[in-house]
Amino acid sequence: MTNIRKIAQLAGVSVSTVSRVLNDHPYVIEEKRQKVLAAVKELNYIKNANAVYLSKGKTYCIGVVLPFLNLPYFGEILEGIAGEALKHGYHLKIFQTDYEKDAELDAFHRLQMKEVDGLIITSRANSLDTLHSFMEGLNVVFCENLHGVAKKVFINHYEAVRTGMDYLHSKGHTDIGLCLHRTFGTNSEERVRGFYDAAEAAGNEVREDWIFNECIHLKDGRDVVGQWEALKDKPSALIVTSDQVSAGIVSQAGRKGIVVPDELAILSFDNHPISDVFDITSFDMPIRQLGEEAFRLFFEEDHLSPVILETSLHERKTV
Amino acid sequence: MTNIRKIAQLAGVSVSTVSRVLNDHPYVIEEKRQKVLAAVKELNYIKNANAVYLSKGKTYCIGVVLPFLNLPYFGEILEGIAGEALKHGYHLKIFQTDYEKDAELDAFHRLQMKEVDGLIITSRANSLDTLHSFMEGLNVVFCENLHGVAKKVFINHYEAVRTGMDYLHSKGHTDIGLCLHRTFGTNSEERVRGFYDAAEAAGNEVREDWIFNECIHLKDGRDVVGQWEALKDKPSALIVTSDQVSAGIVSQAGRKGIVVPDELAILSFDNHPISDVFDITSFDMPIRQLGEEAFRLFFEEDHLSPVILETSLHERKTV
DNA sequence: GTGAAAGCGCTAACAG
DNA sequence: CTGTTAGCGCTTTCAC
Repeated sequence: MTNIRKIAQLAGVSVSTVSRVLNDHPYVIEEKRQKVLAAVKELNYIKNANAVYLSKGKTYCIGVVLPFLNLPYFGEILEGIAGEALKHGYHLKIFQTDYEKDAELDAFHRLQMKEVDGLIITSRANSLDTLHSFMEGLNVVFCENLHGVAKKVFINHYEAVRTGMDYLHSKGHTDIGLCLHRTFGTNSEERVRGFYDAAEAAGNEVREDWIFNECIHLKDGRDVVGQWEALKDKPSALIVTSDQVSAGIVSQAGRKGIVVPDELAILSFDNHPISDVFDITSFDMPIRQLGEEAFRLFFEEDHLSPVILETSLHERKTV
Repeated sequence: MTNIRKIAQLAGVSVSTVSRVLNDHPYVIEEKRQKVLAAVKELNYIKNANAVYLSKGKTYCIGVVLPFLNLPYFGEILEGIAGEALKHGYHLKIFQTDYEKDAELDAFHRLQMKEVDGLIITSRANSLDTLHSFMEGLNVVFCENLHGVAKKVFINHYEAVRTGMDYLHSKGHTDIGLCLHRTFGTNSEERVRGFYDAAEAAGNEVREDWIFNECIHLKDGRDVVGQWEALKDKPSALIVTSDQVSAGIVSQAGRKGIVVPDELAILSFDNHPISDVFDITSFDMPIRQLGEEAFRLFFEEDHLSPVILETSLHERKTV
């Protein structure tokens, strides 16, 4: 392995001068600089990143914690983070958790070990209590409105659902159901809260069996239609927190001869391209921006005010 | 910063004993082991990953080069790689390229700097000639059938397209078009070759203006329909190399009143859940497996025989 | 402007 | 079983 010392030797200078040249520091006379450069070329020298990181105590790498990699939502967040990271010379390390608590804790451990300079938690499996002891003094950004956390960016899900409910009310719906990714996590809780608050404000009943959980993939939408059909009392509208699931619902409804929106209205979230294809009325979620802001929160060390992102409704044909 | 030396001091042993305990090496008397563990606990010691990596000359991290993060294809590959990597204690570093040559070269440079132990190239922007000089003696896996490359895993696109063409021929189609992601890259070239070979074998004409390029996203399918309509002589069937694009085509055809498959048949690739939703006849592509095999090629140092993955046709209703 | 030298924190060969 | 010691390769302070 050819190292900085060999370069110094061949160039007839000290290692510190080599280091200076390599890092574009000033105060190196042109003649020596050229000698160093020549030696680098001759010995085919390439600097060792780990040595740099150890010495600097920094890795210019940020860890991203996410449950799945094959979901558009997380793909889009990643794009946002990666784009912003690139601008600042940072790379991304992926910690896929499948919502396994241990896998998530591993990511925090890696942060403690200085394997990454920070962590962006896009979605979480452990309780905040558990995580707190792992993140003292460390740079961790959460993508949810978590109390007692300094760095956070989130979409205003509460407001979105309330707005959505009002929109459905205005269309004459009183019996409204909800399809959720999951119930754990602030984002989901906020949606549920908005759902209940809006129903109460409008004086409408909320039924537990109108809340569908674990709706994640396209095929889950299909299953929802089955469950909806089996209901004795059916909601006339569904708020669905993912366009993938909505697309599954709409397509399955089509097969079953269920008329959307007359028999079942769908109000969706994401405004992913697929909602356009299926003409699904959907809230635009600035997911990419969520990723970008998350990186900024990490990067600007003293950026401690939460970032709140708003949604906007795209009316199409399912309500 | 509390380091291994401090632990040794507090525990009254040498650093090597501490190291042994920390790495579960045998030959440490239980009493000392306990003392070390106690000291670790007391000082809240956490080992520094970069120091380990520098010392070992290994990072247990593999780099994945990909153009986009928000495409199902790459999400699925990532899942495959990540799943397999996890089993062997490896992490993933992402190098998103947007097909920018320099961004791709940066990944190779990081490999040279020992920032990652290897690289999986899921899709490539630079010529192999360019890359060759960056990968001597390094562990690089390609996801395409590249000549002069040892480690490679790929789907048999040539065979898939030929099979698909024969299938379309058997359904009476002679005028067949092709929708590609892009023309650069072995995978695309193989598909084009299969396309031409099959047409020639069947004695059918191939027209340049029946080949649509840059078809990547859902919306691109929509545009293809527009271009198809504008054609004086229209193909009666299209082979489309992405379910996303096919979904766009099918949905847009529906809006325009173009009857699928009677007026336009669609034979797609991926067998992604979306093809099920749209009843699209599609070749199942073992993409996740592609990722898994890619990691294995990396991991098994002397695993030098190429891995070829086959596709299988899922008949639905668009042909 | 430049170099010596002291880290950064851990691993592992070697001697005992 | 255990300790000494020499790295791994780079950065950075400090003195000249």
